[in-house]
Amino acid sequence: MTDFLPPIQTTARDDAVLKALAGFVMQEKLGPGEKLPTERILAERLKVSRNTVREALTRWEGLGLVERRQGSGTYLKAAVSLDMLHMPLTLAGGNDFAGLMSTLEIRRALEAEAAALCAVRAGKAEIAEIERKLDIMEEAFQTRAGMSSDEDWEFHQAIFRASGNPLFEQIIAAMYELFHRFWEHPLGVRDFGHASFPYHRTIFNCIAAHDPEGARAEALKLIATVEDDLKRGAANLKLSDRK
Amino acid sequence: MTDFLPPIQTTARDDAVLKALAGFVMQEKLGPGEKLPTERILAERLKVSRNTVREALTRWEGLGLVERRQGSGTYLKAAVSLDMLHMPLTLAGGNDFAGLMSTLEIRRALEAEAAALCAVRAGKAEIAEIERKLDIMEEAFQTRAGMSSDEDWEFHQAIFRASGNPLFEQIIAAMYELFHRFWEHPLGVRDFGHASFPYHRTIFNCIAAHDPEGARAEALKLIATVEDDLKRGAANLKLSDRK
DNA sequence: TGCAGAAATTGGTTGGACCATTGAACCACT
DNA sequence: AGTGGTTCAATGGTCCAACCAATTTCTGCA
Repeated sequence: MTDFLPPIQTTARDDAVLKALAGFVMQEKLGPGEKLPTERILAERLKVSRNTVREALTRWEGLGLVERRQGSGTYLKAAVSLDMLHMPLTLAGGNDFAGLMSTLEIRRALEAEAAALCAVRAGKAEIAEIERKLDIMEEAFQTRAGMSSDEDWEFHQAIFRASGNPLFEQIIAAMYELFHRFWEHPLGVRDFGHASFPYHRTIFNCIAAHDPEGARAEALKLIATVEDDLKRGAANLKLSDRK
Repeated sequence: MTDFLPPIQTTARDDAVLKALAGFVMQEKLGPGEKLPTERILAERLKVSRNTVREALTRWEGLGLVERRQGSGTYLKAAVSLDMLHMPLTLAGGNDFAGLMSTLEIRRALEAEAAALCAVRAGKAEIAEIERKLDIMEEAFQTRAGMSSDEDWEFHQAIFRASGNPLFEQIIAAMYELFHRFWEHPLGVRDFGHASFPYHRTIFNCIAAHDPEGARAEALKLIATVEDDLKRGAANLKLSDRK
């Protein structure tokens, strides 16, 4: 007895709309930044109500695939294809010390692995790009006395991108906001991140030398210094809370 | 000259609806599985159109926070709070060999770190729970001649849960579907996963002995065997493609 | 009491209308 | 030429009222 009967598909209007739209995007080879048809046109072409089109687009908007600008149109924000897989993560309450430590543990896991992979796989072009970001970051660090979080971030992004695995960049990009909530309010530690500065170049050196285990070790050291800074900040905060 | 003028915030109806709804859920202490008010009631109470309520709920549904059942109602699927952070990941084309290898690299990074953290933090209760899952899995493995993917999964989940960091479980749970697409069609390798079987107990032993580096090493070995199986499968597939 | 059918409830869809924002075209003035 | 203002069409955002489809609840008959 075959007990696997696929669930019957009665009505899944907006899903169908999304599938059709994804097909359209692929066929027209639309990339990020390009404008897709207006809601009214989509509704007419797909023979559904404009409201249904809107619900479908709302889903894509929530997934960050699309951006809607009133009065202007709807624009692609990322590459879409028919066989996309969505993994929406929602994590609650990252506003406290424990929450930030949690994200740092994730970052330690990913950053170490990505640095190692990068050391194995990065080609000449990728290494040059990483070094460029590193130079920019060091320049900013000197000029602005340690405030180089944006440039710092771009350096790490370049490593993730060169790891040859798009998932690293995606996951870490999704957590960017979470990290940066704190970067802005570094728990009272004024020189937050200073200690981690030198490791950026040591990581790069290992990558350029194609030394995966070295890169992994240096990445771990970097995260460890950030953790220390954080703990120090939390201790300060506790003291000042107590007044 | 200050060249940073933040864009002004005019109207954001559906966002406001979600915020209000999140507040309501918190106030009423609604948990997963519980039913929330009708769309019509929400529309009336919030003084917005039912359409707007629907757009807001559609976003939550897309994020997996809520489930809508026609004729029945809308039900919470996860805990929601006001300070949630959403990180929708969408990855394209996970249907090929490269896509699965990508997910395995993520899994290697997270699984190793989680096992190590677990070895440090797991208490008696957590260790007992993990051993229970391990026993179930080994039982299933003996009985069903190697088909124990569900039980296998629960074992790993238990480790993630005992790592003391909820993010591990969330990320890996989000990738569950991706992993299991292949578990079902293991590229023609009939004994897929057999080689990894013994490492489950060695991982557990290290955790129970509070040996983080040992647990990390065993976890890495486990992933390595899965990677080998996968490569073997890909090779087979290539051969059979060629007929 | 048990159960089939009616009725109410609830999410899903439709079509039409109007509002708010945007951007382009046009125009007047300098 | 360029600056600023006006008009106007296009587009997303919101609203309304009705109906459809699935589900749940109620009702009344056997």
